[in-house]
Amino acid sequence: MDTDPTRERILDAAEELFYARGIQGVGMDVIRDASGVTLRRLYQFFPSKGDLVEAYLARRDARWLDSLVAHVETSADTPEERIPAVFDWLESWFARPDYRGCAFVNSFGELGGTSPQVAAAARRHKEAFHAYLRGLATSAGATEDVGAQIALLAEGAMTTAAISGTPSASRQAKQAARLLLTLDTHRTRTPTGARTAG
Amino acid sequence: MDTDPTRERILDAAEELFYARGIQGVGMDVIRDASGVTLRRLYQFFPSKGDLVEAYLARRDARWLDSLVAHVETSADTPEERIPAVFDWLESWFARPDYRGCAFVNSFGELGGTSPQVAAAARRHKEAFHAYLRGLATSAGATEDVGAQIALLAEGAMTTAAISGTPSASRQAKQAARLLLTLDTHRTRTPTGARTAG
DNA sequence: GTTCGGTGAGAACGATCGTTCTCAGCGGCA
DNA sequence: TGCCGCTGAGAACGATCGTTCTCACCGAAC
Repeated sequence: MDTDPTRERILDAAEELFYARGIQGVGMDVIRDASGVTLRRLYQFFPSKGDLVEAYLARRDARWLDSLVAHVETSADTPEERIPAVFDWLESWFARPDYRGCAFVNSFGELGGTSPQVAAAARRHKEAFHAYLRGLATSAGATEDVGAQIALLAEGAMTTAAISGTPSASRQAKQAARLLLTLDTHRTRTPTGARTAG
Repeated sequence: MDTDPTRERILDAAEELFYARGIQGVGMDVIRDASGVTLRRLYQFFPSKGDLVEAYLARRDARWLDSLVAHVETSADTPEERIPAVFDWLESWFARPDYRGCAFVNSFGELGGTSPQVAAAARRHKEAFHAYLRGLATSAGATEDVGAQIALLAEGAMTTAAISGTPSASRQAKQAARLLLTLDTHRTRTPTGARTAG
């Protein structure tokens, strides 16, 4: 089985602490205290802190994307509503009191320069997220480029909401995304000349 | 005088190292070796590592914004050209081999959860950058909201370029920004109904 | 010439942290 | 009963790191 309960308890504690205080700001003894798992068993599941960090990022990657996709699929009935639904999901995330930005951006900023594993995990996560948005864009009738632009809006909203401490960036990003999407979706019907490439 | 040469040498070494490896990934002895300044004199200028970090962020904030403004003012002749010029400047930054994202986003991700000083420095820097973009937008005839949306594109481009390792995000962001800007600038002349609020 | 404040070089100190070891206890099993 | 493997609790080890101290040295002031 893939989900040993003690392993999950360790990862639960590690995720909360790493996300809140940064990876280097959390010692293994703190994870021991928070999880209630003894240091010996902790090292049985994760032979080094680096392994625990990789598992933390892997699980968060899967859960984060799954949660986003689940929200989009249950709350949006038409392809045109899916991208706005992404920003609604982001907004509810930003409003959480413990929100502190994207865990992968934070990990990359902290360790991406020295740990190829962390840098690769961030790259994979972002590539999956952006590919999902590009797919939503094309399924709504827009180009992949518009999907990439909407991904930039989502990324910017995540960091801006984190640093500013307010969730308002999601509304601005949602408005801009909707505009880019509808303009591109209708580009064959209403050629205004506004979408010339730079 | 504000620019003691040894102080600058210390900050030069600290900036390069902190940016490349993260703040906690660089010990004071490494900064001593890189700057050629002895540990004793280092602590005379900066009584603690926290003070050095604050000075690093303060100087980078000022220089970064000054460099951006200088590029925009010298390369753009009309208000409409200023926001595209911002993304040209970003692109040349992204193309540098040592590019590793925004130093303030990285510092916030690493220490924002435990250091109020670092969190406040990141907030001030981002607020100044976004206010500058909002000013560019309004001086080009658009609304402040469009300026805020363009700021999100710029933020997203910074992190995407860093994590993906390619500078292509700046082109996508520039295209989207130009579109948002021209649409909003011409909104009184060409009312298409596309800019209804979400 | 002597004193004195400041210097460079580096050792040293104290705390933290990742990791491993010790040791007593306990359940399973012949 | 006696052995064995695993456990929890925590001490211990070794490395790193921020910070301070030692000590010999030098230039300037009297």
